[in-house]
Amino acid sequence: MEDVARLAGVSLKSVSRVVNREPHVSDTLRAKVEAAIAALAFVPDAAARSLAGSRTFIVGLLFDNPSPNYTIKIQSGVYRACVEQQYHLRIDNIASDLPRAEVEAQLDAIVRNSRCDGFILTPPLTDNVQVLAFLERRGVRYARIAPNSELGRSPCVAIDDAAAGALVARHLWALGHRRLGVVTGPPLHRAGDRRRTGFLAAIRQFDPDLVVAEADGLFSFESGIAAGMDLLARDPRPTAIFATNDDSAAGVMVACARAGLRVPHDISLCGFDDSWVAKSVWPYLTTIYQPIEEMGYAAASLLLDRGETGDRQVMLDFHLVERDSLAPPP
Amino acid sequence: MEDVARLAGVSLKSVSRVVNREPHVSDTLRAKVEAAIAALAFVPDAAARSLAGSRTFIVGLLFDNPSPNYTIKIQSGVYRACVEQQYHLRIDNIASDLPRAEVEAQLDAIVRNSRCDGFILTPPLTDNVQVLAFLERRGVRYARIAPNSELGRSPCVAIDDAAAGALVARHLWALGHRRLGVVTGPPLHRAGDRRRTGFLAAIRQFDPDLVVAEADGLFSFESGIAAGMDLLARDPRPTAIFATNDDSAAGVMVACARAGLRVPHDISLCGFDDSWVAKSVWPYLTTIYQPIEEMGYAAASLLLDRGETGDRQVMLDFHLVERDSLAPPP
DNA sequence: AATGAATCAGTCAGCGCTGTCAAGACTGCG
DNA sequence: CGCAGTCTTGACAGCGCTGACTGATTCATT
Repeated sequence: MEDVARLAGVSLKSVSRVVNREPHVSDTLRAKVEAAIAALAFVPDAAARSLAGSRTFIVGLLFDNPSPNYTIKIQSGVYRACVEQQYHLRIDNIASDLPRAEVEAQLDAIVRNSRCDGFILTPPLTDNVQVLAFLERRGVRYARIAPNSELGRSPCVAIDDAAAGALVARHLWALGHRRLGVVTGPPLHRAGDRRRTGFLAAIRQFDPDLVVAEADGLFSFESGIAAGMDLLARDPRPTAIFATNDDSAAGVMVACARAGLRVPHDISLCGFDDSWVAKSVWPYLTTIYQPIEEMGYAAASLLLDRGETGDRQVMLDFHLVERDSLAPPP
Repeated sequence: MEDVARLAGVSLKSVSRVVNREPHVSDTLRAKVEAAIAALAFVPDAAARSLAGSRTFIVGLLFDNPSPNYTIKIQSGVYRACVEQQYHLRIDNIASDLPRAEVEAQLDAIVRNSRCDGFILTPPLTDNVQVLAFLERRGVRYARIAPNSELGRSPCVAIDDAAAGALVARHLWALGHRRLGVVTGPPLHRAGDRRRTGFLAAIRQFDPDLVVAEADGLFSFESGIAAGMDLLARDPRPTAIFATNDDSAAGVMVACARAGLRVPHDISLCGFDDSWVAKSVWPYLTTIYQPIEEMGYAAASLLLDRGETGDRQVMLDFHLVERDSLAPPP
């Protein structure tokens, strides 16, 4: 930094001001310093910055029970935002299904050791009030991804799961399907439940008396097979099934194959997530795309643009990805 | 640290010595300091340590073109090793298929910005001589995962891909299969090729004249479908197919279904990796398990146990995971 | 025109550790 | 017993940056 200051003919502090985008810096000075920084390819030392200042330039990303596809996308979005803002990314797993004291012990270790400037919480941590309360008590900033309660409590990023469920309902209805099935998610997964209720509410608007068949799923491939077999055994058999995530949709597809039903000729199938599975099954799965990578990016931006104005709640767009698993009823 | 020193009745430097496991510290002093550290739950400040010392306590994990399943497992292994040794983990992606100068620019930015103590290289970076040369020129330590050339050049971790291919060959042969097919990997993926050649060599030992049908794959689901259709159209049709990774095996499974062939009744199928897809298809895929998470852990340990004796090359075990896609020929 | 407020730039201590150097306490050997 | 060599501990500077403060201008207001 000394070299930069000398080359620009200014004091160390002025270089620091420019690097940190502090106010009250004249344009000419800023230009001189920036030129010197570029000329010397100066990169500020993160360790020294965090030692001297109050920030650590680290953001923590907290997962529980990570599903590879989801995790990796969130991570890459958060990473992208961190690089832009010259932050480092630190990833931690915590098991939130333990007794209260143990969860707190894990959090305590992470908060103490990592000294992050803030954390990003992913489901199911994002709705864990115990975790939220702990972080607040410690005065640690955090942003949440896909929360389903107390949205005002912190910056958060989400999609409108209910609207997405309704979109699937409208699409299936428009194709002519009147015998419908839904594969639900795990009981505690609020987002999954909102997809389901959004779907059901939309159908009810079309025909208040129509009964939609439901089967329990756990968002896993195996549970999808079971739920699919369950649904296919109903009388009348559904002509279209909405599985509230892609993994269980892949399972339903297996159940169809075992029942001798061809997708989409004999039965239509819609997933949710547009995860990597959607293109690892045949036919390719029609599904709802949710911008997971973008959610990671938005959450990190929310966390890092501290002073900035703007929404503390960001709603991102979703859309239907039409592939090959939907057709009119036979 | 001052508090610890006061409580233990020693100097700051002595606490530092204990924390860093430096030699020439008496047992009594070490015990006193450790007790004080435990009593105060002291955690050394990474920023200060790296500012004062020569280490940064960060290890960098370099990916190119990440496949989620592989990436996440490597990452979790590396992460585990880092936590144990009080290191931080930093993850970076680099695109290695660009012109030489651009690859160097990316590397330069990463090395300069991150100031990592060392890097871990994953395929295909692990065999990129340009990357290796750059790191060496900069005097940066690195460990490689699953390299296929110049093993002695750096610490590395791998499995014996050829032996794994041979294991599949023996297994298929023992089941009675004599008409065999192989789906290859991308041309530049050396490990994939070693699986193939190991397989072919083992078959040649059983019957030097037997011709194994081969079809090009690219380790992707789609390429697996095409390769499967290709193989199934051969005359005579193979009774067993070895796909050199799980994704392409899942594709072959689709090709079988479209050809009206049931796995494993009509045709047997073996994958490689034991990735997450292996349990997202029906029937579940018999495949070779390779300890990917362990490889990450071992690579990080190799990198961090600097002075330690012991092998600079670690060969990890693999094994066949018998699930439901193999049976005797019809 | 006089006063206070805001803007701009600089000085300097010190963040929490580790590297260097030095001093004291031992050991073994002639 | 004395001396060189080794082991064990401590004092202190300084890593590269930022926060708090100070001083010099310029601007807005009465």
